[in-house]
Amino acid sequence: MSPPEDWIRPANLDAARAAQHEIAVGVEFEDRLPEAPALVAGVDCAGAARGAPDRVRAMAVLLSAEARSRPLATGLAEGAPAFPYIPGFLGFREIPFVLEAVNKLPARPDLIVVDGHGISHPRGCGIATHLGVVLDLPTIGVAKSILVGRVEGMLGMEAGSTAPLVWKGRRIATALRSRRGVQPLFVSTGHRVSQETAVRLVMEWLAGYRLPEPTRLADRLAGEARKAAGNDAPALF
DNA sequence: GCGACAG
DNA sequence: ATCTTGTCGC
Repeated sequence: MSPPEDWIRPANLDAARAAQHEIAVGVEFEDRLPEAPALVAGVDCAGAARGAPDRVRAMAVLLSAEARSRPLATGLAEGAPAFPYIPGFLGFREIPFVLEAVNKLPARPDLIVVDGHGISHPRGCGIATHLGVVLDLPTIGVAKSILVGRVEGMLGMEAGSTAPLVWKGRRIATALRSRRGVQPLFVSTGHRVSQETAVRLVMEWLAGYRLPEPTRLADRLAGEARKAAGNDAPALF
């Protein structure tokens, strides 16, 4: 069953806001995925270089638990976004392309790690949650900065340190110091993955870098694809 | 009204 | 997100 058109391409901001409220109702906060996901995908988007027309390039990478750093496959999708970037509405800008990229993968992953927030969002519908509900697949949100809320308590400097991200008295994500000294990651439930499991899986898929492999590779490959497509800053003439 | 504000 | 060389620290 395909989701409502407004969940993907709403005509305006009001319709988009209404869609987020609807999507948030369908979120599953409990685990409904393999304890040890064998196929994990990572998705991220890159924009066009400054000066170039507004474009979005989505990259989806498929990894296996055994060969975590060697993508089994990748899926690429690109185009002109129908939505501008508005904090709180990122999904409507990137998801059309992310869906296309994920559909190009040869298999349905057991889990998708998304660059951005899950439920740690004003309406509980960040891009990771949005994507998870639309695809009905387990997703985890891994953001590099906060959208809403504040870290409660002290976050240790050591790798593995965590502290809750709280908003309106609710714990919405976990600040995670993935490497000692680096800025923390904000890990949240996307869909069908509990907060605790989300943090556990992100840590398990870390490979010495700040970002977990699925997202790190998607980010890197999206950037390389941009260059390869000559979508960089135009020559001086 | 003012400030904050994923990518 | 993107613009960008060198530089500081483990």
